[in-house]
Amino acid sequence: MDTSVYIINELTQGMELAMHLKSILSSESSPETKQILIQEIISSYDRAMLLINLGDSGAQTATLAPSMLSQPESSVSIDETPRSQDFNQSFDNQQEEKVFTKKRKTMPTWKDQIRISTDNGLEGNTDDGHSWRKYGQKTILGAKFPRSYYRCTYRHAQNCMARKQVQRTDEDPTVFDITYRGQHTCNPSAKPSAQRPKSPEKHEIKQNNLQRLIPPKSEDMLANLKENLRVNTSDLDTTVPCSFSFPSASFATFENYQQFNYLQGSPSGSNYFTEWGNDFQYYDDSNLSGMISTTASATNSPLAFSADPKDLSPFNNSGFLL
DNA sequence: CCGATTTGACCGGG
DNA sequence: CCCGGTCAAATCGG
Repeated sequence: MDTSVYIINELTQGMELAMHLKSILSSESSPETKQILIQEIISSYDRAMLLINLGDSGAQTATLAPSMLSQPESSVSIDETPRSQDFNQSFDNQQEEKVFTKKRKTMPTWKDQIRISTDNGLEGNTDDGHSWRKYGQKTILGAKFPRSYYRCTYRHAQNCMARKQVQRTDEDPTVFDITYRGQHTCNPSAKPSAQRPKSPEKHEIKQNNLQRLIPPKSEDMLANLKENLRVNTSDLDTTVPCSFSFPSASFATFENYQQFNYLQGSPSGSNYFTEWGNDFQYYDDSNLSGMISTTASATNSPLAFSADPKDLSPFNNSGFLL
């Protein structure tokens, strides 16, 4: 069987994801959203590379449902062609940064909302790699389920003001709406596994008062994102309503794949999951400052959803199941 | 014992 | 005053 189709598929998807990323890079979309996109891109290319490596020796590839690799086009349904305006205006990243950093008001007003569904209704899947500490819970007007409030664990230690709130959806109790607010400024100081030590990395960033606390640094959340999640995100606001899917299946399917993935990840020095150090500033373009929201649906066990009826949730825009 | 969660109080905006 | 968000004391639990 020719894996080339899949490879092309993956590469194409990677391209489209990259385009989307580019289009929102300068927006006030949350770092989480961007991270997810990046992770998605990486995953696509990882899969493509894996496929190439496997070559056509792939008696092995036969074992996995082909559909798991190829996301039915829907996955990257950037239906409405990426509005060129967005793209054009976003190039030349260096420059535009000034524009944004110019004025900084208070806290960034943006909110990024993602929607996550878990196959088992557990909340564990909603972990995004940051450590959160719950500080409140409230019942909301018309909602069946209460809303929980979390803040970054290192709020005091590192003055990280990131928060998030999680709320179970009325319709489908396995689906959570997660809204992120604020920016992670915390530094993953303790990084156990390998990870280039980096020489003079200051954990304490006091002097930054002048500028602002910017140095967000690499998130290790990606490690967690590795969980087999299928995520459909769509930007509602001004940005392109693009939906894409998460790697899901392929991970769980090959063990080798994981190895492949991890090997690439840490030791080789190839900064796979490191760095993309755009420091996201506090953009505050009051005009644009509307809320960008992202809707994502994730399923943990790729194998499960074939049998799972609730796949019909509204935003399961695609019959992405097999 | 210490850090995380729970849960009602508190507070500010509409 | 209502509602949503946050604080903080009590409680949990490893």
